[in-house]
Amino acid sequence: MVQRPQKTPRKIASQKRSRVTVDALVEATARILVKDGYDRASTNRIAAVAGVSIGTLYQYFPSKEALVEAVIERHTQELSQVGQTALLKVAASPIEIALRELVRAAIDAHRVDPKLHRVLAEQVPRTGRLEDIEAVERNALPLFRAYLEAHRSEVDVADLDLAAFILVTTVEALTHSAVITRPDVLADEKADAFVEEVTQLMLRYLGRDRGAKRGTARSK
Amino acid sequence: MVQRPQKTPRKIASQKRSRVTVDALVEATARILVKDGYDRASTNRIAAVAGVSIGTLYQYFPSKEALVEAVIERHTQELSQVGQTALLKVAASPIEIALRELVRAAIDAHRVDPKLHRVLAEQVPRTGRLEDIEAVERNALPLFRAYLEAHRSEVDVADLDLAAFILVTTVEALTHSAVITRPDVLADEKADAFVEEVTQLMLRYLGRDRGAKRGTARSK
DNA sequence: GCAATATATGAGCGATCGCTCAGCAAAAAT
DNA sequence: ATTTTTGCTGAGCGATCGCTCATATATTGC
Repeated sequence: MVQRPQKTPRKIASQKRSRVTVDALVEATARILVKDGYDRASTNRIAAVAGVSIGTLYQYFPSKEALVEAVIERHTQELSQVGQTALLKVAASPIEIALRELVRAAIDAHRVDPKLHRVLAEQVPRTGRLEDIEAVERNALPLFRAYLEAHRSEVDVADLDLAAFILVTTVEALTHSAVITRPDVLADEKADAFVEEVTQLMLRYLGRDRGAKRGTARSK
Repeated sequence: MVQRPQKTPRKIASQKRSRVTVDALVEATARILVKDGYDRASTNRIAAVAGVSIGTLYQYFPSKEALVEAVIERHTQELSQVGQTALLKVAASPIEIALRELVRAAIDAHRVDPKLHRVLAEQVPRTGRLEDIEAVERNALPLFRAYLEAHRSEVDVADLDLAAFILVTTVEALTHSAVITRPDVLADEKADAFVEEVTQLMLRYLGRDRGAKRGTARSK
C-alpha cells in the first residue's frame, strides 16, 4: 500500500486490441466507482470487472490514482463539451438570451452522468494530480470571460475577471447543488422557474434588467 | 479492513481523565488530517499522536469514520456559530446592511481553520453518516429563510424557499472558492471589493438597489 | 515459417490497515 | 481496605491493498 509506483505507464496502447483493453479498464473503473464507492474500488476488482488480469491493468495505468484520473478526465471532457458547445451557440446573442441558455447548458452538463458526477465530487480524494475536480470551471472561466468581454457594452461591472469568477462559480454551485441534493427544484414544472431565477441572479448582477417586473409567471 | 465494526462506542467518557483522552483523539485526528491527508490518517497513527494506545481509541470511537465524523462535527459547529451570531446581530437590520455583514461572516467562518476545512471538503469521502459536509448549509438555510421572511417587504421574490436556497448556496460556494482556490481575491486591498460584489449580487437579485451607480470606488 | 515485438496472465509479496482482546492500572464506591 | 468500576495498554489477527514479475500467448514484420 506504500505509494512508490511508477508515474508513467510502462506501455502505451498502440494496437487495437490494447486500446479496447484500456477503454474497458476506464469504463470498469467508472462503473465500480458508482456502484461500490471509491474505497471499495480496488485495482484487483477493477481488473476483474474489466475482464483483464491485474498485470494488464498495470501495463497501462501506473497506479490506481492514474485510473481514477482517466475517469475524471473523460467525465470532465464530456461536461466541458456541453458548456463549450452552448457558449459557441450563443456567442453572438445578447446577454438576456445567452445567460439563460448557459444556465440550461450547465444543468444539462450535470445531468450527463449524475451518479458518477456525485461520486467524483464527494468521494474521490483530491490529491496529487487531481487536486480539484473543478477543472471544468478552469476550462469554462476563460471562455466565459471572453464572452463577457465581447459583450462589454451590455455589461456594467468594474472588474471583468472578478465578475466572470463570481458568475461561473455561482452557476456551477447552483446547478451542482440542485442536481445532487435538491432534485425537487428541478422537477418538471419547477425546472423553468429555477432556470429563470438563476438567470435573473446573473442578469441583475451584470447590471441588466433592473427594475423588471417580478413575481409574474412564477409560482409558489 | 473489512468494515464490520461497532456502531456505537463501548464506553462513553464519564470521568475527567477520559474526557481529556477523547479531546486529544479528536484533536490528533484533525492535526493528522491536515498534515498527512485522509488516506494516511490511520487509526494507529492517530492514537500515537494523541498519546494513547490504539485500544483506548476504540473505547470511545467505534470506527475511523466515527473519529472523522467527530472532527467534522466540531468544525461544523464552529462555522455555524459564526453564521448564527452574525445572523442574530443583523436580524433587525435592513437587507442592505444585513447582507453585507453576512457575506463578511461567511468569509470569516471559512477562515476559522482553512486548512482543515479544505481537507474535509476535498479529501474526506462523504459516506454513511457524513453524506455531506454541507451540514453548515442545512443549518444556515432555515435561519436565513426566517430572516428573509421577517423582511418580506424589502424583498421582491416569488418563492422565498427557492430564493433562500439560491442565496445560501451561492454565498457558501463563493466564499469557499475564494478562500480555498482564489486567495488573491481576498488579499487585503481586494477583499472589500469582493465583499461588495457578492453583496450586490444578492441585493440586486432580491430586487433592491436596482439602477444603482456602479463602477465607482472599485478598481481594476 | 519464424523471429521480434506487443499484449496478457495471475500467483503472490510486502506493507498496512482497521480493529480485538486479555490483562493491567487508576479512580470511585463500599 | 477491599471491591467495583472505569480507563488504558499494545501485541498481533485477519483481511485487503497496491503492485511486481516470471511466464505464456497473440500479433506483426520479414
